[in-house]
Amino acid sequence: MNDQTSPHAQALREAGLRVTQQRMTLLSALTDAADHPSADELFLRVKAVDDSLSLATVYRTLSALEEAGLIRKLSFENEPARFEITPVLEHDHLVDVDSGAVIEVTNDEINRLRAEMVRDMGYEIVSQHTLIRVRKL
Amino acid sequence: MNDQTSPHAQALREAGLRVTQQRMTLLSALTDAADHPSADELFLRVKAVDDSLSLATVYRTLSALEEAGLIRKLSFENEPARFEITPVLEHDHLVDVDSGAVIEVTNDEINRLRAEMVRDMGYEIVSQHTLIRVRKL
DNA sequence: ATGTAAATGACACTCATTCGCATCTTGTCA
DNA sequence: TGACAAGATGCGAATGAGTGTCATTTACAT
Repeated sequence: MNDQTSPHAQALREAGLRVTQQRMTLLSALTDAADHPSADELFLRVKAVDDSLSLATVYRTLSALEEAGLIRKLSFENEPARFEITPVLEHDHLVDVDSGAVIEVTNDEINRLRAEMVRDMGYEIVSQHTLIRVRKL
Repeated sequence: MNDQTSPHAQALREAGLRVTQQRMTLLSALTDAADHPSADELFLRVKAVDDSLSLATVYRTLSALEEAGLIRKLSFENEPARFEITPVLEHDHLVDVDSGAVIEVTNDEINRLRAEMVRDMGYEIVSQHTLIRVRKL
């Protein structure tokens, strides 16, 4: 499987985006990430692969990928935005205020109730995110 | 009722904060606000009352008030933080992506499920906020 | 009324993110 | 396959929200 037929390349094309080395590198870095990296962290990881890749391109690419729905931008409080590959299963995030750890949580019942509530109000959900700041009991 | 016995002054004192003219002005501005103003918007409104009040003080006061739990800071995506008087009833926000309108929503069932889920995971909620970007059907 | 710790105003500064523009690439079509 | 136009990139400057510094002022305990 070469670059042109890889899932990432296909995803980019389907989104109407050109397949560039930089975008492939970024997508790989995000796919490989077990955490939720910020643009800056991503820049560092990506530089290890392609030293010439610029921070501006990281930002531009992240915006493009987000617009295309391939990735999701998470706005946490008082810190730079973080990113993740668009999850198959809708999930929210707990942030441990003491350790800073981010925990993904899924609750189908809540998702169902939320979708229902929004529909009853005459809207459709474009995107959603719940951020719960927590402390260990 | 003078400044010293007003509810705002009492709230400040209970929070261990000094009662200053600036803080009183800010609290009034936020109480009177029907919307969710940003620091900058608040600065403009507050300047109309006290022209000498500085933007730095607006930020510092908002931080202090938030820490004291008197107000809540809302982190929307791609825009400056917004603030509201801490609501008696926990609520989330829908943002109409087309009009930009912010709609407050309360769903006791969701709040209950969420609190339960977090507790089951061994945490307590420090704060929480759900942001749902929506479009009219 | 006075002393002192806290709050304020002014403004310099940081840091995340975006812009402008010259250069390089991709995808397309002859 | 080669050339072209639209789009993407790199670089560095610019922007904008929010914070730090410090001299001055103010709240409030005594």
